[in-house]
Amino acid sequence: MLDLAILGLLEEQELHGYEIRKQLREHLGLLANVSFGSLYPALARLEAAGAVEAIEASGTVPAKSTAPPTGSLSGEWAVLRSRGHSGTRGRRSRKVYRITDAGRVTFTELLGGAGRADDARSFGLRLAFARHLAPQARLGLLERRRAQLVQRLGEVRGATGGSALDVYARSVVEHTADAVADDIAWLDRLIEVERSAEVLTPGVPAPEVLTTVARTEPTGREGDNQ
Amino acid sequence: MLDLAILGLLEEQELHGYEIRKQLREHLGLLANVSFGSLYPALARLEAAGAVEAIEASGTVPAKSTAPPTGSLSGEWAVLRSRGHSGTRGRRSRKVYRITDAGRVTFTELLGGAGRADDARSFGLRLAFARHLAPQARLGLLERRRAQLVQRLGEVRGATGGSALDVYARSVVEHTADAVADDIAWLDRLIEVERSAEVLTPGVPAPEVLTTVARTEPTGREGDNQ
DNA sequence: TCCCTACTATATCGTTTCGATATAGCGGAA
DNA sequence: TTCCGCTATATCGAAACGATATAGTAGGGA
Repeated sequence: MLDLAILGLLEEQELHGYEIRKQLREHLGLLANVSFGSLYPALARLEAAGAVEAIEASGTVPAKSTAPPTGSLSGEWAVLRSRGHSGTRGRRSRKVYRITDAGRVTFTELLGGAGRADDARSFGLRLAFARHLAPQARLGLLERRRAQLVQRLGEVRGATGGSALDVYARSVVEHTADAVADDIAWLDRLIEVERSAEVLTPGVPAPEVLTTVARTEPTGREGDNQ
Repeated sequence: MLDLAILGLLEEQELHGYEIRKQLREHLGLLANVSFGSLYPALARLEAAGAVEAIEASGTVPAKSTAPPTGSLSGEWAVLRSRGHSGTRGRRSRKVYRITDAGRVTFTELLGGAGRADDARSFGLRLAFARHLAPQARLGLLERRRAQLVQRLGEVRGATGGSALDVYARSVVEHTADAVADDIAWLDRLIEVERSAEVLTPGVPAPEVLTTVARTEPTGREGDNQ
């Protein structure tokens, strides 16, 4: 989930952890407010998996070979400090990450349903990076999400109908249901736009892009755990 | 978070794990779709903390003293099976939980802001159980949530304004922002209702209910991690 | 009769995420 | 000159998730 977000950002530019978090807050603000307690472990995980690689400072620094991890780091820091860097001054040693070819493969897999979890965050993230998907995969993503929301809305509206909830609980349920209905209407608009676009440019698959999407396999019977 | 949901349900009736999950799915459906992987550990945690206690079967069964945990359980099961139980037949051994006095205290604390986390789920849960709060505490809950959403909306709308997002990312951000705006409007309606009710019955604190709410203490500067 | 599926029910495992906290450098204000 | 606020990374324990195992009962069909 976080992996997708990180790889998606690194696909466009090299970034360090702090900056990744800032961009996520700005771009996807309310959707993904990631904490450092998830971010740094995620970066370490991706680096260990070979999906990203760390480069010393911003820009292309000679890499200093493999510097001793402990000991006097002040030497390296001095180098970083002395170097003229773009934008604001006064920062601390940072690790800038770059996506690898393997990372791009992983990103594509995650975008196309490989990574489990179909909550709102996950979908929002996938849609935010939907430009990397082929038109048909994009459409599939939207339609699967729509079907899912319709089903869940039906369950809730059905189950809640007769029960005796007090004002507050009822208000929460109804407002949540309304919000889901709004989501569906939004998806409908997006789907329509996608279909129009598809009619205009039929059978022209974009290069370097996912053409198929992993279907939600029928085992497990919907959102049920276990 | 889950603790609050569990205690809130047990406040009304004795339940076993499976049933708790069903009720959460039905009542707060889209809000809290809890998995067993969180539920059972949470129940165990609450039991260890003395907030809930397990009673053998549904109704009040003699408890069989402390039966040997391993070995032939078929004896106990036979007892359970032979017993006429309300509703559907054909179930398996179950652990029915009851809230304790300590649990009620914990519940009240959690309702009144003690448990951190002010995400949508947490707030929705608190509001769903808001009948257990005193009018002024309820109003405080709504107003704090409102202030929070207004601030976050401002941040996102501000930051996103100039940046160059593609259609998809932009759509996600805008739709999310709209949803938050809807939330705020909803809160406004609720707040108005609360205020009207308060005018009608001024200075009449409900008994057995929270009269104050723990304020979000000023350390930590809003949603920021670390 | 027997098997197979579906449902009720609890438990555990590994992974991810979260929130809190520690550490550290730097610039500017008091 | 000291303190505050910002940038920046890291780690820890707790909580939640998704998957999976286990176990019993009921009902349907071959």
